[in-house]
Amino acid sequence: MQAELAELCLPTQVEVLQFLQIDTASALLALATQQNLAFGVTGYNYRFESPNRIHAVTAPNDTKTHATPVPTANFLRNAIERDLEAQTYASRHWGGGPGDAAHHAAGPLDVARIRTRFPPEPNGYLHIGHAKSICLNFGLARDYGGVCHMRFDDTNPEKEEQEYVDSILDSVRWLGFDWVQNGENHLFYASNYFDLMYRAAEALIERDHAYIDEQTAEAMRATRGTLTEPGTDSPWRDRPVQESLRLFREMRDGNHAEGSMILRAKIDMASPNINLRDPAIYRIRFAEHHNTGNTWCIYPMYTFAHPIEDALEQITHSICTLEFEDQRPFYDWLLARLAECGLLAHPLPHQYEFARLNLTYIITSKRKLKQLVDEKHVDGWNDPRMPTIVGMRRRGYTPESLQLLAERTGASKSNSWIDYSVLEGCLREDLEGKAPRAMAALDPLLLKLTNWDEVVGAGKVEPCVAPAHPHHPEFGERQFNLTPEIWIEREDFEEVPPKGFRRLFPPQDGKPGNMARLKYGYVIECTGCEKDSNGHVVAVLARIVPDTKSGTPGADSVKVKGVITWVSESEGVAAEVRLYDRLFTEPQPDAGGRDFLEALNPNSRRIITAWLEPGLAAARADDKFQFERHGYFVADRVDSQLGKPVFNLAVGLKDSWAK
RNA sequence: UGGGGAGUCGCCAAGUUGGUUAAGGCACCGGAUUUUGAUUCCGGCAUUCGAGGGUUCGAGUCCUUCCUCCCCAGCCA
Repeated sequence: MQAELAELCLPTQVEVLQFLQIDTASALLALATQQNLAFGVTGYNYRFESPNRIHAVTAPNDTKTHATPVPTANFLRNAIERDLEAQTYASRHWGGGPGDAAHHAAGPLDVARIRTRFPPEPNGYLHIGHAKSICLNFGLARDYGGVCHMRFDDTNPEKEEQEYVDSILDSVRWLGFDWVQNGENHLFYASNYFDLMYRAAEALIERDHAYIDEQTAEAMRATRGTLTEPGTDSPWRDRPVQESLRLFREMRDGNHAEGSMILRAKIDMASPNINLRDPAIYRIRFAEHHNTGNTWCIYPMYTFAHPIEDALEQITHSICTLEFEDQRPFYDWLLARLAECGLLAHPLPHQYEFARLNLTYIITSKRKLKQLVDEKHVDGWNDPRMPTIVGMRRRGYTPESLQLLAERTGASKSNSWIDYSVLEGCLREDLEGKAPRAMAALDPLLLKLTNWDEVVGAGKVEPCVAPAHPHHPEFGERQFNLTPEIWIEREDFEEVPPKGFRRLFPPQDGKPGNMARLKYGYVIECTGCEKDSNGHVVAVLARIVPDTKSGTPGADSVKVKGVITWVSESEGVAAEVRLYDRLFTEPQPDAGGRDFLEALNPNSRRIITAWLEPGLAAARADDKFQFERHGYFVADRVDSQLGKPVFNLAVGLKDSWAK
């Protein structure tokens, strides 16, 4: 097989990574025809990455056949590929679930080539930044034959709630990822490791790597030193091991008050890395935990807990954001020591840090997002203007569009700002090929066809058919009637047309009025307009050009540049449409000490009543359409009802006319 | 002024151990097609890699000096 591939792919030799049950014939065919693109084979998708690299890219039950671009290399992929080649993690065993060294040693070799994890703290709703992390972690596991764990980092009982757990799980699933892999459920909670973490803490104390400090928080801060000055040792630093052990157990047993003492790692108070100046690792908190209830009154700190969580779960590549870079030395210090004790198995996980996603015109600070909700600047966490996953979902964003954004923005270590328009472009790209089309008049202006009786016949209507999608005949057709009075877009008529205007305008300077096509209907010629007493245009007048009906022979005999969309006045559906714009007027709403509320866009939502093509009355919640010449709209998942639709603008179409 | 990171086209981002023409995407600009000024399709788009020195036959890749930006002093994560 390898040889066959090599022959067909001419350039150089071929190496098949992830050698799954490939359908040889199909694979060869695809390889020959779709170089540099992914190709689908029944049951599997494979990606032809370069002349010498093939990757499986989807799970076995995805039978779709479609081309997807190859993701570019990045430092994470490089690290994984290096590790795979060096077989760094090939000897790992998997005990069927998280556990210590002995637990895993008793299990078989791990079938997962790598293990990654998405570890949110359940203290709020997920936002677009989390989406990128989810795509990265689950995506890498998928691409390299690994498994990604869904793990709640719930080590601080005071901030965490079940409501958030549920919402997070829902969002990850919606994004298209599954933590059930290889027939195992990889949904984990850090709080389920409290026993193991406690054991690890005692082991550290026994080896004199940790001690109980009775200084106050203020005193600890004062003795930590500064960025340029070393800290000073705590007076409790050299207390006997047995005494620390006794006090730690008393802490666990609830014999000491919150804040009265704390467990600290014993490293180096003079370290230039402040994170190594005897970091606090276990604190007293008499708080009820959403998962463990009142079982514990001491809780591990992130610094201490996270490396252990990774190790217990046999994570190979622990991916986090840049601000944790300084923690990595402690991560490695802790794991090395715990492995020495025999608690953790080699090889140990390794932490990698990437730059978080920064998008202009949005904020992701949990505190500020909450403020927007609490002060009712938005309607809630799922307001379509919110950058939360629930909000974007309601806005009309698709999982694929968010995945596309993650791919497009890549993964690197340099801080960057991605313009909001890139996000919008991703949605457009996804919806373009899959949203059925429909016509709508958002800012309706009446148009009267003055020669209707002569051309069509008095009292008659003109049936029209249109494809649901111009490039996908298989989407079917839609039908509606053209009637003597219709709604057109107000901006499609100009009494005095700007240069290059292709739509409707009345006779000018002795020249006849302009002609344009009513999409799927007739070509019409503008003859004038009607005005009210204030001089406002209340109706446009036009005559039908006979024998130009779309779909009839000779319909194109009259050439026109403009095509306008319309809705029948008598048969259209009036519906609430919410036109959303970015929530802020500044690219970086909270930059430079500005109060971000001052940058709120007062026009971030405009609610209008629009006229829609009759068929849209049948829209179901979450259905997405392209309103031709306007943009992509979604039936609101909360307020839209069958027969009484409510639409949200997800994103407008690109407009190179740009008025 | 300690430590840790980062600086390659307007925005992202590839660039193995230095090797000759600096990937790709988005955006943008042309042109073609189009009953969406959309889509699609073709073509264009870095003599230059934060700046200056140096090593070398050859440097984005090595050495050196400098500049700019980000992160760290929670009993948060």
